[in-house]
Amino acid sequence: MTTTLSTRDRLIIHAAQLFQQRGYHGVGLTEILETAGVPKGSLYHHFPNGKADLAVAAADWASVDLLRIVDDAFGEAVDFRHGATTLCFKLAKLFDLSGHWLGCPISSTLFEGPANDLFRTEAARIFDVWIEAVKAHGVRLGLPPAKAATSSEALWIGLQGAWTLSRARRDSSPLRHVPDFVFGSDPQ
Amino acid sequence: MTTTLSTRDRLIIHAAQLFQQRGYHGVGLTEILETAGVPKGSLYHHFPNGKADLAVAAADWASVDLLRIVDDAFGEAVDFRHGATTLCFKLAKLFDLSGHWLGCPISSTLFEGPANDLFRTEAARIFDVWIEAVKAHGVRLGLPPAKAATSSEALWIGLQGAWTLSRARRDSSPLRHVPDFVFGSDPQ
DNA sequence: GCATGACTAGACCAATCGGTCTAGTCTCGT
DNA sequence: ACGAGACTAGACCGATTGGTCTAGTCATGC
Repeated sequence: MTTTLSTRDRLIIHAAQLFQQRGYHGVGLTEILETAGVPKGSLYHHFPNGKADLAVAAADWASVDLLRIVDDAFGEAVDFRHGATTLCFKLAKLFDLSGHWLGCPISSTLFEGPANDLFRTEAARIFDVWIEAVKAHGVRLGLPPAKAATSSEALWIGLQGAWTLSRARRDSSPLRHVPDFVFGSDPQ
Repeated sequence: MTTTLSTRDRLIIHAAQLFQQRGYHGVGLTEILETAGVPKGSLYHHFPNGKADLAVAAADWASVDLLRIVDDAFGEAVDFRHGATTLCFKLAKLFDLSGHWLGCPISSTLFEGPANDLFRTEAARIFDVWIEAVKAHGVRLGLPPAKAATSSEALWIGLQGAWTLSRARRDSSPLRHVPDFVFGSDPQ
């Protein structure tokens, strides 16, 4: 599969993976270029602004990837809570398979990058797309729009936080318990 | 105040601030040394392992700082929910005052650092200290230990996630709404 | 069959990276 | 008074950083 990918796509995919693992500043162009098997000239042909452009493209790619996981999780769900739970478990599974280290691809890639507004705005946009996607599933599954909006935002906040804790502990259970405290597992 | 600080403390404090703003790899030693007004020799005298040692010390310092905020918030609280709410609002206030950009000092400093186990373990330890501190306040305020433990962890997960979202949006309201979805603002 | 633009290839660059090392200063105990 | 160790000071180092630039390859239209 990798062999048929265009130079541009190989660059984006490998960059996305490396940025997710070690952050924007934690990965050098040389390493990205080497793992992608692409010479430096090609990078600056496809991304005239270099590393920053590549990071945004990588974040976008990762975002689309994650949206597919969201749709998979909610596609087979009978109600919102089941969809959300499936999503958390899917992400936990990915986390386990990745060796208990991968965090949110967006915060890794765009937050530790240059603190310019372009990166920050792009991160905000992607988070909103994710929240909107889950909200749409909520509405489709019968939730009132306002309720769907707050639940979706709460779910993503929980996922972000749990992702961090799971990473620190190298243990996916915080991710798996996100539905419990977003929806409540026991009476308050 | 700054003038009376020891070289070591000046290094730690300035490093903590810079790491929190731009992450471990995002800040060079030169910049830390310049803002702290400390020559390179002193750094390697106080921290023989250089940047990595300094980052751990900075994270520890930031952790103690945050623990003080936790104790302040819960010290005056009549019940757990009020303490937690005060904590979230205090952090939101700090976030606002910082220009809507500061994130969690630990994830900034230790997560984008060298992906070695020392950093990761230290991050996990500090998170656990925070969770334990809030749990203790919960127990003191009458919660059953098990309930205090899960609530505390949920609170910190919510704070972590909300911190991220607040940063992306440059808006502290996610931080202020953490209590709502940790304790529930409306019936499920 | 040849000109053209898209793309690849990598040598090369100044700047910066984290880190080492030696020299010098300051403050003690004696 | 002086020796010792803690600490400061910054020159210096090789490696690596992101980025530029020129040369070359390749497919396509004419």
